[in-house]
Amino acid sequence: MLPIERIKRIKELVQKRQVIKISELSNLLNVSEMTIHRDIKPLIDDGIILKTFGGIRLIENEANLQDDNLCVVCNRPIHSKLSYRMILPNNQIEIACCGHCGLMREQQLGDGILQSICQDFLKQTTLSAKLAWFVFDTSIDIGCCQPQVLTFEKKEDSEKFIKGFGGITIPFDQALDLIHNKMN
Amino acid sequence: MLPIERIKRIKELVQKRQVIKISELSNLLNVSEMTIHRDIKPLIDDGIILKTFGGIRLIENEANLQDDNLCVVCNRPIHSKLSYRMILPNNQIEIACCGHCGLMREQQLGDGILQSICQDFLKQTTLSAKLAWFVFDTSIDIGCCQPQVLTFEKKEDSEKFIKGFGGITIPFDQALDLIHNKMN
DNA sequence: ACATCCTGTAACATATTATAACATAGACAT
DNA sequence: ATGTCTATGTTATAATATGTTACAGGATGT
Repeated sequence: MLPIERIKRIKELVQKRQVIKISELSNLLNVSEMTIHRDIKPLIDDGIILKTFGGIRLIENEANLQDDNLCVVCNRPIHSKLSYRMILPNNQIEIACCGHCGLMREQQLGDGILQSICQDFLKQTTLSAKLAWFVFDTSIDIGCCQPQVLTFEKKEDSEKFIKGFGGITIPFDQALDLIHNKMN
Repeated sequence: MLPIERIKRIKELVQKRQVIKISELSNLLNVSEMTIHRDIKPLIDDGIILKTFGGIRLIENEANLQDDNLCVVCNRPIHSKLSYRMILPNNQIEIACCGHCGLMREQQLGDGILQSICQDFLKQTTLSAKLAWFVFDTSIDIGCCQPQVLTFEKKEDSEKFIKGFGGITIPFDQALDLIHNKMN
């Protein structure tokens, strides 16, 4: 692998994970830790990442922290409770108002999204959309986009939820397919 | 885990719980208590947390508060999602962080409250507490005060909720009694 | 007040990571 | 072939992190 490719992959990895260890990068990329140190030096100098003892950390820029944005799909105001955030390769972040719009945008961009973040509907904990459980067709109306999509951290919680409110719970890949079918 | 990640998690944990023991942090993060002591030193120096014997406590400064108010009962930041507002005769408004603290304050003030307003746990609609349905003893943990109290607009929704997550749903008067019993 | 248990801190030992200096291998031009 | 440049690895040493131990001091019950 060329040095330039390796540096690109380091950038992608740290953007995906926020923090990553030098030793892990060394293992993943099959080069010595010394080489990783030399690779990340320009990234540190350019202010893309920060060095910490044992690893590197992504620098968060202020643009990522804005709440007063509009949904990138339906253009409605974002309710932080339901928001669905997508991290793109150019370090930009797109925000959708809810799981519905998030999945729509996932479809449009495909692999162009490095990571997606949503929140547990009940606990508001942050979680990776790829690992979330998506609940469709429940009887409750939260007043956002239709067909409604709720996201849960744990399958167990989502199942408890549909026990009372009806609907189905499915993982990310199936949710992508389902939203596509329902919208066409 | 990198030191920087650990320190970040300590911050998150203390922000969620207000107080936390050193020994618990040591267990949760799989490092010795000495390491926790060393981790929290910069947090103490920065005025983010306070040291207490055996643990640490969050300092509520402006930066920590999304909403500019603190719970009138437990003094924690208000999450608008769970908030419980009480209107007093002198036209003042008191805000509690959740149904739990709201009911505690109702007990203290009794008829001194003109009207109380809470929100539906799922839909975030505003409703009068006197007409709300209070759910106790559910399996889900929303990370606010214990014993946990969730408020619903419709009895039907609260029943659907406990179908999955367990617990009981009761009207205002019974909730007042129950919180009194549970706290004594 | 006393005994006992828990917590805080300093000092030291050990483990992990950073950095510089040097060594090696391959590409390429002369 | 020889020299030069670049990328990479290796080694030694310094810096940092972490755990252990011992002891001091606070907390608690009798």
